[in-house]
Amino acid sequence: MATIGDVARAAGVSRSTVSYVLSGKRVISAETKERIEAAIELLGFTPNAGARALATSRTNVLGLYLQFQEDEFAPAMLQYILPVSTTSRAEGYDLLMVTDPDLAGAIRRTTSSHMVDGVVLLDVTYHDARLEPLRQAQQPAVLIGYAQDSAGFDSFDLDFGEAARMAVDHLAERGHREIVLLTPPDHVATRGGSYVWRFRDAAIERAARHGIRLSAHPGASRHPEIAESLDRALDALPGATALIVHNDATVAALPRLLDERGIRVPQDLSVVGVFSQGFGQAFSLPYTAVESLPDRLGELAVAQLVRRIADPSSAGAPVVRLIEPGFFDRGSTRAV
Amino acid sequence: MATIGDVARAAGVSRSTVSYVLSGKRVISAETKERIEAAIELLGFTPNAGARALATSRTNVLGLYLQFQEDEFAPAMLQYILPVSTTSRAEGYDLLMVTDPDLAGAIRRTTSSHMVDGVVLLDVTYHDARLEPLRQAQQPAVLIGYAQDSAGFDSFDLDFGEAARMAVDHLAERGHREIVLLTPPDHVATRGGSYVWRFRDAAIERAARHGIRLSAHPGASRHPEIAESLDRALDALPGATALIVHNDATVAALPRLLDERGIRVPQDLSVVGVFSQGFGQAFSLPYTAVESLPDRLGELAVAQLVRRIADPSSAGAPVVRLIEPGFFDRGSTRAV
DNA sequence: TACATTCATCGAACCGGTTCGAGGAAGAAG
DNA sequence: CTTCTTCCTCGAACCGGTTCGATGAATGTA
Repeated sequence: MATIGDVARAAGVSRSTVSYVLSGKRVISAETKERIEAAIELLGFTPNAGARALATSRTNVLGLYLQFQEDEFAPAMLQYILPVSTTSRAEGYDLLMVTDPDLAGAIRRTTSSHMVDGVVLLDVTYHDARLEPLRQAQQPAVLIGYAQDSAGFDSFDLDFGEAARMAVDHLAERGHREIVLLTPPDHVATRGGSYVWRFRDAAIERAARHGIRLSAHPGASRHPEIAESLDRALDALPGATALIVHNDATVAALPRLLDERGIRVPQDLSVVGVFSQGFGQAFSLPYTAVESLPDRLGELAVAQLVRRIADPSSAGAPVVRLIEPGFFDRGSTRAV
Repeated sequence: MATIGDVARAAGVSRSTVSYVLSGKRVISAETKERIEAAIELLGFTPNAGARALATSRTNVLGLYLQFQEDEFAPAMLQYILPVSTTSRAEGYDLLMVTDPDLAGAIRRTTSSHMVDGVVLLDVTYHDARLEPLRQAQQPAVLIGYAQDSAGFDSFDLDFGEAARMAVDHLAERGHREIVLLTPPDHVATRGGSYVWRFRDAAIERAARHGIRLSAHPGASRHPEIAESLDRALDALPGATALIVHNDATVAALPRLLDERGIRVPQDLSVVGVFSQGFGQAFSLPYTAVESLPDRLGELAVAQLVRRIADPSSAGAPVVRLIEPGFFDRGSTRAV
């Protein structure tokens, strides 16, 4: 494999001159530049990433850290991974994907060895044990999710409060007076998935303001518990005319569950989900939904991270940004 | 951030001595070793990955290259990514995940700049345009999938021929004489997804040997085409008593589709799928299935790749390994 | 006591880039 | 014809590790 020294020799110049042609940081005469570029082409030279990282203290690699929880609906995670990967590449970075069960340790290891220029942390919880090691890493980082104390990091998340209000308002406008809400499983909340209560509490409050009866129940993420939790929820409020589902695994299984129970949508029950356009498409979900916009979150997060890397000092105070959900009416709600 | 020089100074030794303590490649006296380890602890020293890569020509990073096709069922891809990530880490490697639309270019870029020690190529097609750049990269590489010419690489894939025979035999034993087979969409075959025809052809041949009538039809990956293709397939062989589904998107939607059509399993129709245990669990699929074992494929592939990296010269000729599918009887087939 | 081994550590070179200060050549100004 | 600039390129130092040969001290042997 050719080195910068080989190129320099072939072109009859010094190594530094080749380097300046590569970086454009100094003016090199047109003829010399041409000779060097020809040599590069001829030898198929590509700069060695390690050497470059050593010299510049930059790797052009971002770290994406995530965990797959046994009890979570894995397919939903992919929606977040892809846009992060795509945006990183578009910004000129490669992506180190880390799924170590000991994420805090992995963060320490990869940042302190200077493997990455910045960190994207996925699925952040309210009290997230990974934030402390991350703070010590002294590296630009961005969180996707919502933590109580995200000091020092930019964070991006969906505005789940607003999402809940949109869902409730939509049903309120159509005259629904009794609504069942299916939330993520309890252990997700226990773990600190703040979107659980942010959505739930906002829904309850908004319903109260409308004078609507709303009954919230934890759903499940596996069969047969999914079906059981749906039954429990629906039984708890027999007069309910609408169902809000804020639970990936449940909403993915919902068409079949409702079919089995002979419940037609929207004649017997209006349904509003919370999921992305891509998720809805992959699972062919026929439900009106508040959109969770994972693509947009990923893009915003990476773009902001790259900005921080380019300009570590200034660029202003850390941002906590809750993005406005979308809304996709698929006609699964009716007026009552 | 502390360097090896800082550690050496703190411990009152030379840099090389610290390095030898780190690598264990030479004997260092117990007391010196202790002093050095204390200094490392004290300073929180971690070796710089770039410097190490430069000195050793090893990065301890593997590259995972994959593409997300618009027309594919994305959730299925995750099953392959995870075990690769997990196994890599277990073997001491981090994972660079590359999803660049121009994968061949990305392979060239990342390998020629020595960012990775080895390459895992996912979802390999029969005539795969990424193999040529990969060959030129002169790097240890492993393919997951099946290519016509995989010379120079180890490849691992499910034995889809055997999978088909297992499915057909299972139904034959139960007396089925007319079977419908739903395959992946045509464009997957066109792209070179050899598993399409390897499964289909083996199924047809095996059915013929049993004197069974088997009618194969391409399925789809999106609604409403999924439903239409199912209808077409079932209509084509009205006397069919069994259905083999070799199509992720279709099998994920199948419970609902069959419900809608009032088809009970297994009373009205026996069903055999082709999917992994994890996939079945995520989507709560109640079907007996030939198991596609993505975990095992990922593990085997990475383990073999790591072996090649450790011992690039010998270790024998490239392997093409088709692994034996599993079988999981969920009781969705009955005797006729 | 002299000499050969073994043990533990050191110093220097090297990996392949980047960057800074210096300096020669050519052209402009006096 | 000097002297001062400007333009372009070079050489050396540096980034932070690894590795090899050398060396001095301690131990064993004659």
